[in-house]
Amino acid sequence: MEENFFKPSVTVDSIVFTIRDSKQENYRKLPEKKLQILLVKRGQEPFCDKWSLPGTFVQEKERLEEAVNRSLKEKANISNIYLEQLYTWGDPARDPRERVISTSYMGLVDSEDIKLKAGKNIHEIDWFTIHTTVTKQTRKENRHGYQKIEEMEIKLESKTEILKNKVKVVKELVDGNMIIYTQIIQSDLAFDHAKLIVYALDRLKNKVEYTTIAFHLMPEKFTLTKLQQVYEILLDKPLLKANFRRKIADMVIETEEQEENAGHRPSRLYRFNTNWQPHVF
Amino acid sequence: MEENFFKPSVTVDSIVFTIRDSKQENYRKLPEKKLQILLVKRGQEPFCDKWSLPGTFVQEKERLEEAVNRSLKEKANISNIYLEQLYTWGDPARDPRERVISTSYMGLVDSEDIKLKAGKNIHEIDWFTIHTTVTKQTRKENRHGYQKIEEMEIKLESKTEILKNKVKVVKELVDGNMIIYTQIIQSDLAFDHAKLIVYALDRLKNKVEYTTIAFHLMPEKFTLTKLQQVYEILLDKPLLKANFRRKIADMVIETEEQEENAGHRPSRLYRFNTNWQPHVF
DNA sequence: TCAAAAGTGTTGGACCTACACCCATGT
DNA sequence: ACATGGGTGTAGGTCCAACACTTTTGA
Repeated sequence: MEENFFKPSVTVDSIVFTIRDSKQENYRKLPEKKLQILLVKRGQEPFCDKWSLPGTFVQEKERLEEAVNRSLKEKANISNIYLEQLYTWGDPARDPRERVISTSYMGLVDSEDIKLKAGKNIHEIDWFTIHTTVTKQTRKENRHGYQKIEEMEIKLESKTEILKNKVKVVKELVDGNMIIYTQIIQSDLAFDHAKLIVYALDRLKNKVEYTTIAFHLMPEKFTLTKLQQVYEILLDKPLLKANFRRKIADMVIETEEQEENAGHRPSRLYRFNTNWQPHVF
Repeated sequence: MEENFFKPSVTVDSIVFTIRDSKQENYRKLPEKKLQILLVKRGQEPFCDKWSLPGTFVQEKERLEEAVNRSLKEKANISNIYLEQLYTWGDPARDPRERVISTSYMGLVDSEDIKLKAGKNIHEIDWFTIHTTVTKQTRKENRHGYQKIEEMEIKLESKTEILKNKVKVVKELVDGNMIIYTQIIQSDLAFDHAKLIVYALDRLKNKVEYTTIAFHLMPEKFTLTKLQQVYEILLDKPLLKANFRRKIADMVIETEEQEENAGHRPSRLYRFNTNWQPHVF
C-alpha cells in the first residue's frame, strides 16, 4: 500500500431546482414562473443561522446517492426526486475547521410534488427565486490563448429574505488547455455554496439544449405551454410557439385529457415519450 | 456540528486518452489511428501486478487537481495536460480493504507530447488500444417506464498484453427518473477501474459532438485530415471530407505552414481558433 | 363580446448530405 | 505515370425562424 495517513471528512450537498408560479395578474393570464432553489437555515456551527444547501456527512456503509437521499429526507422531507452528480469540491480551505470534501448533486422536481418541512439540525427551510446578472465581462488575449473574466451577481429571494452573492468566474486558455475557476467575492451563504450553485445553474442551463432534463421539472402530465415556459426560463429567452412545438413534438405523447377552467381555450395534456432518443447521424 | 465520526480515504484516478498511429501500410497511405488509454501495472497490494488507472491518495494540503497532476507526474512522467473532473465513485465495497472514495479525471493528450516512464510504485506503464463491442442489448417496457440493459466488452490491447473486461450498463426509467448503474461482470483490471473507463469513454464520445474537446487530442498545428480522423474515431463512423471541413471551418485558423514529404499533395496546417464560440440562438 | 391562450399553416433562407470533380506530390 | 490524399463546387432535400392566421373558452 502507498502512504495513506490522511483521511478527510466527506459530505454531499444538493442543489435542488424547481420552477414555481410567482404571480398571477388576472383570471385570464397564465401565472408567471420563476426558477427557484431549495435552501435550509443551518442549526449548527459553523455558519449557524446562515442559509445553505441541504447536505450531510457521508456515513460508513452508505453510498453517496444514499447520503444525498437521506439528507433530503431528513432535512427537507423530500424523497424520490431526480438527482444527478455534478462535481466534487476539494479545496483544502473550503471548510474553516477541518478539511471537508463535498460532492454536489443537482436535484430537479416539479414543485407541486413537494411539501417542505424543516427537519434535523435545520432552523428554517424555503424556496428562493434565483436572479442572476452578469456585472462585468472582460477578455484579454495573451501569448498562450486568452483569459475571460466574468463577474456575476446571484440574488436569492424568498418571501422574507434576500441573499446576495457575487462571484468571479475566470476561464483561461493556457497552452490549449481550458482552465476554469470560480472565486467568491461576497456571499450571504454558508461555506462555498455560492460556487456550487453557480456551477449547478450553468450545468442545468447547458443541458437543456441537448438532453431532456427539463422534463424532470414537470409533472407527469403537462400542457405544452407550461413546458415552453420552463424552456424559456432555462434558456433565458422567448421562444416561438409553433416552432417550439415542432421541435419537441416527438419527445411528448398526447393524452386524452385537457386542462379546463382557464379563462381561455382548454389545452391538451401531454406526457413525456419514454421512447424518445436524440437523432443520431 | 453534526455527528461526524467516519472519514474515508480519498483518491484520484485518471483516464488518460490519446490517439496514436497503429500501423502504416506503405509510404503513400496515411497511418491508421486508434484511441488508446494509459495504464500502469501496480507495484503494491492490493491488486499488485494488475494493470490499473494511474492514481494516488489525496494529501492533506492538496487540492484534487493537484493530486491528479502529481500522480501523473510521479507515475507516468506526464505533466501539463488537459484534465477534466468526471465522477466520484463512492460505493462502500469498491476497495476490498477499507472504504476509499475516488474522484476520476479524464485526461487528453496529443501522443507526440509524451514520453512515458514508469515511476513511483509502478512496475510497468503502457498505452492500450481500446476495442469496445456491444454484445447484448435488451429493452423492457414496464409500468413505470422502461429498462435498458447493455452488455459491453472492452478489450484493451498493448504490444504485449490483452486485457478483457465485460460490463453491464443498466438504464432504468423509474417514475420519470433515469437511473443508470454499471456492473462489472468480469475484469482484468484492478478495483472497479473498468467502470471508470466505460464512464470516461462515454463522456468523451458524447462531448465530441457539442464541444471542442477533440482539439485536446491534437498537437498545436495539425492537418484537417488528422482532425477528421480523430472525429471519426470518437464518433465511430466515417465522415465526408467536404462536409467535415465546412462544419469545423470556423473552429480552426489556417497557418502558412504545410506538411510535406508525404507521397502526395502537401497539406496545410491549421491551429485551433481560440475565438470560436458555439452558435447561440 | 372579447381577452387570452390554444393550436396550425406557410414561406424564404440557412444548413446539411451526398457526390463529383480537379490539384499536387513523391516515387 | 499513378496512387494517394488535398481540396472545392453543387444540387436536392431537410430543417428552422418568423409571422400570420384560426379556434375555443370563461366571464
